Amino acid sequence: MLPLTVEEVELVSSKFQPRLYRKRQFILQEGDVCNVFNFVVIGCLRMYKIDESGSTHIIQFAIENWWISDMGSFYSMKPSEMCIEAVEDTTVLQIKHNDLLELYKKTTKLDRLFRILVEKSLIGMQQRLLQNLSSDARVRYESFLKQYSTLANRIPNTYIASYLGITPEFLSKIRNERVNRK
Amino acid sequence: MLPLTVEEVELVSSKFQPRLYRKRQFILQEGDVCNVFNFVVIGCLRMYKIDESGSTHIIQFAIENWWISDMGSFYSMKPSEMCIEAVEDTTVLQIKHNDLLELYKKTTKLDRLFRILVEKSLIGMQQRLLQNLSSDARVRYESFLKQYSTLANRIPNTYIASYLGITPEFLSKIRNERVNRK
DNA sequence: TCTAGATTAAGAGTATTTCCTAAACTATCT
DNA sequence: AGATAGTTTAGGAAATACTCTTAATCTAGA
Repeated sequence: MLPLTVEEVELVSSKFQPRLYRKRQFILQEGDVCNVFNFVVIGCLRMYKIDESGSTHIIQFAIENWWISDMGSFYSMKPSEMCIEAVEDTTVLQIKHNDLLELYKKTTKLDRLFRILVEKSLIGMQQRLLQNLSSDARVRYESFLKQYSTLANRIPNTYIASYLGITPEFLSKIRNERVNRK
Repeated sequence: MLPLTVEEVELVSSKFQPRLYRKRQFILQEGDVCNVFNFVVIGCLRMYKIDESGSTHIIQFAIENWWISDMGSFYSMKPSEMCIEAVEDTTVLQIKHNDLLELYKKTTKLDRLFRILVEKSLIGMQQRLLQNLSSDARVRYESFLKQYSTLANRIPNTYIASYLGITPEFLSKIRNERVNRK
């Protein structure tokens, strides 16, 4: 969630391991500990949870220059309830939990970098929560289009529906209404 | 959101200004810039937004040892869309935006402290979002009771309803059902 | 003690959303 | 190139979760 400057990308690149995930490969599976922090170089990931009734809920997409990990699992080292999956072929830079703790000890910059990064994530998450509390699916879809304008045409609508918390059929209705309105 | 150790509380106390807010006083009003970061020593605050249709949505309560501020406004120095208000007489420790930036320059500890603090906030916020995406009001109320067990009897039900995103009348129905079920 | 706000109650109503079925389209795999 | 599986659109019926309204009771603050 933090667009890095060129210098920062270089610092990060030197410490982090690059890795390619093919479409539909898992970066994290439910039940595993999330022991890496991921920075998306190119591509797109989605983080989601499958609830008791079997429906999936996408918490977050991560596209170019965004960070993603299940922070709950990453810091507690407990098994995650989430999955992180490649929506497209995706190149990430990864750092292992222990290595990150090492870096924290060595360089102030990283502590600061990650503080700012997490702050921005939190701000975004708060906005999203507010949206969900106060708006119906139509309004939420409009905001999604604004926030993820580049993404809307790259991913299946089923994912967007799952992000918005509605069925794909209902999203289709909303889209239809939108077109007719204009 | 970060329970501090005794030493950390002392460090923080020496740098932060204490301030008492009486019940219903505002720490932050809509339209003002959120230029302090607040740590609740005793009492309870609520942060909320009033939407276009006039209903209020409580994003977060902050009780003893929790942190609260509108981070979006705090870091951008732009006017906030939120209010932060004392639910009870509340003592907070406050640090001004500039002073915090100063501290960040001087002590690594604070950078780290706030990184961890914000991480925990983010984890909590994510859980809440997940709740809202996947559960109806009944389930959300049960989780509220678990997470804020000490709070449930301290604050009016209207606030709880506003936190859950439902009308007070409907919360009353849920409560009634609960009692009859047992 | 008075008043305003909070809570409970109960019934009718609504709207958002799901569910189901089905057809058309798209992408992927062999 | 053809088969297969997944995606999107469509439409109508149905459910459910929740609101709105009214009203009576209770509670806390001035």
